[in-house]
Amino acid sequence: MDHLSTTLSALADPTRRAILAQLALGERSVTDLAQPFAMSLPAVSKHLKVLEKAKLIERSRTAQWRPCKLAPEPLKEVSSWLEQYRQHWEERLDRLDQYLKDFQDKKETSDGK
Amino acid sequence: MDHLSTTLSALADPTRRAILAQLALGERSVTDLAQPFAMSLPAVSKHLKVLEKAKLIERSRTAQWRPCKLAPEPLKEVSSWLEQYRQHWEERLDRLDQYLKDFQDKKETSDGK
DNA sequence: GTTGTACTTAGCCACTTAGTTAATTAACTT
DNA sequence: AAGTTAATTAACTAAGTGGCTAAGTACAAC
Repeated sequence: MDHLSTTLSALADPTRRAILAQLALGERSVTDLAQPFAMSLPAVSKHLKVLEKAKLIERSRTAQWRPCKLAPEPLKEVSSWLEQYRQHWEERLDRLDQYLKDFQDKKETSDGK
Repeated sequence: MDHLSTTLSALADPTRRAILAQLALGERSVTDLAQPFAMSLPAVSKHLKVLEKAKLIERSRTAQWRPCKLAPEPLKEVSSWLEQYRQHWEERLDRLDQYLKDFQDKKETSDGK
């Protein structure tokens, strides 16, 4: 699977996005991260593995803790990919306006107004 | 499934992103869209259904054609969601610089340089 | 060295996904 | 009405996902 697909499918899960939101505030242990969720620890551990494979988090090791931190690089790549569409959502109404104006102009020309 | 998850999982497939890239150039029929892919027409049809459910495309009807057009609103929502992390990728090196600078300052203070 | 804490791995299950081919619907063409 | 083109639906399959419990690993602390 390509990098962008891996990133986007990692982000497509609300639990994983909530984990990233916690990590945006700073490093957290697995137990800390799991605490808000009505879900077993192994389930959270799996989500972390998905995020790690997507390089959205980095993990270190301090005694028996495996603290996680946010790794924002892939988010930057998503943002770059999105840029090519920015004009489509920003200029949409402008272009509709233009289209309608053109249409009206043609109509008025053809029926000799 | 929440809206953002639906959008992101629709975008997580390279075929579907390639379809959107084609639609960025203008409306296209299903056959047109399918042409670049080594994949059956029903497979493409399924991808289009996923994109439609995510509201990333809109479909109309002209004779036996069902032309698709890009609907960029959900992309805007992804972009908005990403914004909260922008500082994490933009200021990352800045913050590393700052950290190293602070560290160096402390060291120089403590060993009386 | 035994007990406790933090976490991962293994094995299982229900459900979803991405693809296939074959059949069907819908509209145009002759 | 018969045939052609455009696209979807149906039925199936293989592989992936997200959850669980139970067992295992790694380190700390007593």
